[in-house]
Amino acid sequence: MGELRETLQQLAKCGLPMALEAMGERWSFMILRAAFNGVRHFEEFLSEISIARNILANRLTRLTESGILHRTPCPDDRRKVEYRLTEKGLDLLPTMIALRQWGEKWGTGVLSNPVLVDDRDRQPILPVTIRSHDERVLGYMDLCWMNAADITPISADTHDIDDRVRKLSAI
Amino acid sequence: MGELRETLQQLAKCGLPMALEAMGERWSFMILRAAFNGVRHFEEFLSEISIARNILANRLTRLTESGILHRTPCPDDRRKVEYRLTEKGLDLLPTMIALRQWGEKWGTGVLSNPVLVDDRDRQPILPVTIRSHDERVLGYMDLCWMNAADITPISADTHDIDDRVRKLSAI
DNA sequence: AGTATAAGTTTTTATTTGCAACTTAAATTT
DNA sequence: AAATTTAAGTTGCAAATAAAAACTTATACT
Repeated sequence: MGELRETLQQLAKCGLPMALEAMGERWSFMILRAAFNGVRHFEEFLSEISIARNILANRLTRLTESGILHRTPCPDDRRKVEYRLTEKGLDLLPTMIALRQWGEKWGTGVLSNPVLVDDRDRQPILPVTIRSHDERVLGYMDLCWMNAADITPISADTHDIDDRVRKLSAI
Repeated sequence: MGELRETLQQLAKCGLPMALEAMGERWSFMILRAAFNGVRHFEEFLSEISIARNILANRLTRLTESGILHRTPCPDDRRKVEYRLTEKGLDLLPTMIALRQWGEKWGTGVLSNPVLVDDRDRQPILPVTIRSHDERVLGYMDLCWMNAADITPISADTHDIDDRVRKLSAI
């Protein structure tokens, strides 16, 4: 049986508070979703999301400051400004999809249409899950905490890890 | 090249707003994290998180109302109340880990220690990713939207999908 | 030159947050 | 049995944040 409990001090130094500082404000995820859907300009965000002008301006500034969006004045039309997702911002996609899938699964009468599919074979993506180094799906009970120093480096059987995983950054 | 853009109406009926209604308030994710770490009682949440009493009371009520936590008066000590994650609440783990990993990856000087490992082989878990039906890791560009009705049901080569995936609910 | 558009800012009002003190009921100590 | 402590809240008030609407500035279009 897994034991997921951290000590009090351990709880303090976790990536979550930091993530919430950047993304925890109201509207941040809605703005992110719009950005993932190709929305790039102020007025476009405004019509896509039911948000007040001043709040949108404030959030775009904060998201830009925290490196999630990049703000560029448009060269062709100098009234316009382009907000684009940075690498850091794009890296929030798994989080966003996971949250969205949860909302679809547990929400009342969300029809889940259209469906997010793999462009290659047009099949729906899997639910976002937690996986072991050898890609087994893990549940809450399968997890525990360990001191990084005490971890035995992964043995020679690295061959069973697919190379599309290897290129991803470690946790 | 992937096209992730949804139409305006499609944007409206997505699981994200629903998810944010339940989890989008300040402190909700911190409370969830504490709950995942075994915190169960009011005063325990209070000492674990730097949150005001009234706000905590309010959030615990809201999380209970939205079915993420279950509130039970303790039979042994009738002053106490137990807050426990429901199945719906436990199902937020991938979202929370994804957000946390993002925070660890992009935060300044977050040491990532202790590390979340698979209880079975004590190896760190993989970064949470989006995957195709056949478990390939997908990026932003590999995704697109499709009408649920237009999806060709998955063919006979279901054998390559591991059974630990099959038991999971569809998106 | 006049009008429209884009991206904000400002002002005012409503809502939410945070702090500190208070309450109620049950358990524990003296 | 009375006094104290603990647990889980509630209440009242000040400060911060959000929302709505009007205003601003710079550019582009006609």
